[in-house]
Amino acid sequence: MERQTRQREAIRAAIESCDRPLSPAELRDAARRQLPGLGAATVYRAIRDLVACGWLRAVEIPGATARYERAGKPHHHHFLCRVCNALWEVSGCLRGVDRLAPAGFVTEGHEITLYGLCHQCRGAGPA
Amino acid sequence: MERQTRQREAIRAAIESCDRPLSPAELRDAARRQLPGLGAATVYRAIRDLVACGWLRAVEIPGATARYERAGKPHHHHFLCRVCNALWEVSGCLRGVDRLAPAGFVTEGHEITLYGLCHQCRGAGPA
DNA sequence: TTGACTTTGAGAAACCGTTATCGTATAGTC
DNA sequence: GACTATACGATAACGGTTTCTCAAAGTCAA
Repeated sequence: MERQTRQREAIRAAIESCDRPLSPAELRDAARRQLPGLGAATVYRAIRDLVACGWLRAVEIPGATARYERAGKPHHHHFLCRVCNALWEVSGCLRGVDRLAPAGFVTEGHEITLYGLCHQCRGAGPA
Repeated sequence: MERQTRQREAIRAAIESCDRPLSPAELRDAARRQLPGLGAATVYRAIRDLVACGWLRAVEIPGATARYERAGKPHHHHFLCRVCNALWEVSGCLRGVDRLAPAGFVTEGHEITLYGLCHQCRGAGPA
């Protein structure tokens, strides 16, 4: 991650202009709108480097490949739409989450993922 | 899932005798203690059929392959140990989880996954 | 017990997201 | 503008999980 290239600019721009975490494929598609020939390997290399330098953060979700969002946001969680598979940001958390763990366990973190229909798929989505 | 076989009995017994959700590999190893020659394909076939008939439930967790547990348990969540990778059951939930969703979203369910050290790895685990 | 049909086990193959390879293009420096 | 190291794109390879294939074994009703 040393040189400025059109590819990396397009990738960073795609992340910054999107309000939700993107999968590698979504990120590639988004960046391609600005730079059509963008290769998949380039996206993965950029993700690796941007995560390594602390600019990007991986969001792991159940049963799906990781999404990526800007690092440094305040603590929050996510909503996965079962129709369009987009992951949305959910602000806030709940008190006492870490205290659910059984006695004797050491909790170091937690993830809360909500499932359902996003605002876009709510009307159109099948049952 | 029509015939009774030693293989399927061993698989069901392994699930019932274990107090936490098992991955396909864990399930195969557990069932092999009762039936050493058990094949991997047989385990996957049994999982597929047991899920289809409602006896077994898939537990999806972030960044790892699914685990399986008996269906029909009361609502609960899970704790993933970062050392031994075992998934443990966490009883209870928190009020208001589903209300975290943004306005306009339809929440159909949620997952809460805690991370850290299980009671077994707490003492021995590295930092 | 027989015989039709199902299930098994072993290995091959598919799958899918990700990473490595390698020749070409390009950014940054002089 | 020329040079050199870095980054790119296309494609092959990877790794782990899951599914398929098929001959052999097993189940169960008659």
